[in-house]
Amino acid sequence: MRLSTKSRYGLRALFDMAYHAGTLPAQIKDISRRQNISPRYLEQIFQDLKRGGLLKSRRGPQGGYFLSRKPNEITVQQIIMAAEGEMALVDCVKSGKGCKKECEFDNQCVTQKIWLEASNRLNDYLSSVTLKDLCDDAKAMGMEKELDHRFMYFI
Amino acid sequence: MRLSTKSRYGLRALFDMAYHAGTLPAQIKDISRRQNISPRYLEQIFQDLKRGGLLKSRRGPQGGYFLSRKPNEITVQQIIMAAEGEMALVDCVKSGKGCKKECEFDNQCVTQKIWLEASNRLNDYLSSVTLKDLCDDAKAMGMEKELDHRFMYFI
DNA sequence: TAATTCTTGACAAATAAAATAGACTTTAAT
DNA sequence: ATTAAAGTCTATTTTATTTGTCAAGAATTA
Repeated sequence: MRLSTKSRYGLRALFDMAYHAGTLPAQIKDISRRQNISPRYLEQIFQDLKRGGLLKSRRGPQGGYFLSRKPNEITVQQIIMAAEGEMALVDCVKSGKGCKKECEFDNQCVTQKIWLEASNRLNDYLSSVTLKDLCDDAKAMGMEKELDHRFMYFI
Repeated sequence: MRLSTKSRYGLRALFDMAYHAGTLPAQIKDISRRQNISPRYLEQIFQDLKRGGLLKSRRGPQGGYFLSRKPNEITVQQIIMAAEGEMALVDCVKSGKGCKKECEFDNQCVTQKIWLEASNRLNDYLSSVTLKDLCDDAKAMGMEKELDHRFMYFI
């Protein structure tokens, strides 16, 4: 039972954006450098997060990505959902019941109830944590903020 | 974030054993037939569960497997632990910190705390459910018990 | 128009999950 | 003792998923 790197990288990247947010959109190359994630791969993840409504983007010079809501309105659960596709411990408790691999014991299975309850509890917790919480934590533990290099020249 | 089939099959199989328990050891072929799991694959899973201390076995004719503790003393968490090897949402919160893929941000990472707390909550719940609870559920929903075919001839 | 940045879809390598197979050992019953 | 019915051990194979790379394209700003 492991979370894929898409979720882990996705959360790290969005936290990074929230923590280092400036007036200009954040660029892949900066985020990937700070978080040590392959820029090409991060692009892909950001497309998923865009489709999930968490990110918006602007092309062209000085373009980049920005959060589509305030950090305290973006939960970890939403990020995982967008990155992972769906968040279920086992297939048989997926919400969109159009899942192909339906188990032949569906709905008359005592183990299904366990997986469902476990998934719910997990989701409850992950829904209770927002990007703002992470930023507060980071600040509390004294994590440095990097200045936007695009401003460096004017100092 | 999915649980592997080893855990799902493992739980189903152990529940099956607890629910249909008789005086003789339960045999792979019966469990696999009732639960529709490949017998050869179930053998493998049972080896893991044996190593995890949940099962014991007797060889030879009329041999088979039996639970090494009472159903109310076997938790779902223990089963997953034995089947899955280790139960962690992400590598960086594994207990046996000898994990190779240590993240370079270890211990100074705000996302790590989230994964750790989520793993803990999940484990807390799964540790609170035992095989006996599953049997009670099954009984309550009227699931049929199969008679042991090895007794059939004497009826 | 030129440079920069995101967009899209295809592709490939690596890893892990799932299942199958065969030779072997132990045990109970006869 | 012999035999047949179990479990045991270790490979191997197959399949699916994850992870990551690449290249051509489209939008935007300066």
